[in-house]
Amino acid sequence: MNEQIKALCCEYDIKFTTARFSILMVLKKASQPMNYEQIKEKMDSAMDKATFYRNIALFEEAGMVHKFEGDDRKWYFELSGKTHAHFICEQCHRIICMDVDFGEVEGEVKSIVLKGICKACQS
Amino acid sequence: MNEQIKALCCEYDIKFTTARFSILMVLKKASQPMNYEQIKEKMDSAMDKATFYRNIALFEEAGMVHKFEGDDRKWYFELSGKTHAHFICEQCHRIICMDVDFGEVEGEVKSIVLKGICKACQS
DNA sequence: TATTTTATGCAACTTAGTCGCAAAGGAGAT
DNA sequence: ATCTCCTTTGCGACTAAGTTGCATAAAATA
Repeated sequence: MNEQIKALCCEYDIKFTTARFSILMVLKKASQPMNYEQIKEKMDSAMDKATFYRNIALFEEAGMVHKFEGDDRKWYFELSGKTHAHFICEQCHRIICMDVDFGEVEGEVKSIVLKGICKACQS
Repeated sequence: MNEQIKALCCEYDIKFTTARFSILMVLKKASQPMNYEQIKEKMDSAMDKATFYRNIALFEEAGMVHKFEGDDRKWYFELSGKTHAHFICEQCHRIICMDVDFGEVEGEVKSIVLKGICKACQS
């Protein structure tokens, strides 16, 4: 895992540091987009908010990480991969990843967020 | 116009007040989703933040108004209509309304926000 | 008109995220 | 190894959109 993360940093031309390692470690293990608090909880060692956000901004600029805003006004982060949509339920606040395609549209799409009421909450 | 807005309130079972009239007047004239500041500027008389947000929340619950978050962490509001997507350019921050369809998906979709770089900024 | 309910305005508050700055850590030169 | 320079980290103060409590004003009801 350690090596994979180093490789990831290398690929995106980002210097490897312990703080960055901690963040990427959590994101790599994650099966869902996560916000700062959630990531912090999963980290082995504490990390300052400022450090976290600065590094996340770096990852994002490099295109390594992708973010979007949840229903709770918090940023959610995930490692970049195949572009997919996130459905956010306004009732249970769950985030559901889903594949979606609507041909080519206005420019380059980086994030797709749908909000509404999920199937589970509807019934 | 006055009558149209009264009718709108009536339709959604919302009591007609001057504050509500001011907000709806601006939204009805708008050709774009607008945030609190923008709406406030366009209003004839001043209105308190709290009053604005409370009424907007009311409209939203009733399904009369629809909101989403822009690239600047501000809420943007518009009168409900045909469900459409908003493309937000991360560079010029413009909001572009667009029709989009991707069949039926997870539950009931209320808002669709795409982020990325618009055509104008790409070239 | 009196009473109750609802809407408004003000001010204080909340909180995710940001910024300035000083200290710690690392890479390269001597 | 030590010195220097540059980057990264952590702390604390700050920002600002939106929220909440409470007192007043307006409207509905009796």
